[in-house]
Amino acid sequence: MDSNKPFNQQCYDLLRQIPKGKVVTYADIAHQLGGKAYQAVGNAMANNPDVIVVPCHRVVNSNGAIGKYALGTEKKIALLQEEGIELDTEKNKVLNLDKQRHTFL
DNA sequence: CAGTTGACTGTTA
DNA sequence: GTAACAGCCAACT
Repeated sequence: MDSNKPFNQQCYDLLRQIPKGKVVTYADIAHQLGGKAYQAVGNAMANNPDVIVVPCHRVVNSNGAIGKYALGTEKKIALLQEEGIELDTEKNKVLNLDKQRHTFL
């Protein structure tokens, strides 16, 4: 395992594994890392070390809300729509979250 | 080492 | 459906 790397680094690795047109929740990432560090995951994104290397825009809240984005929530929405993800631009939420949610195998 | 922070989640009302 | 409270973890100060 990557227990050698810091927690936030593991989050970035997982984010990079997300294919285009898919999204994940903070809880899923934290749970995949073997814990409930949803806050820690958000903290890693908040640090936003590499917006180019890590597709932070593919991460959404468990309730389907898009949440925030370093470059701006509006930018995040635009990117998600570009990827083919259906969103509710009226409420900034993800549609069919369960269907578009990516699972780490 | 203790306290604060944060792009959060889940439960209860 | 929304609101409020409590719990949680890692990193920073």
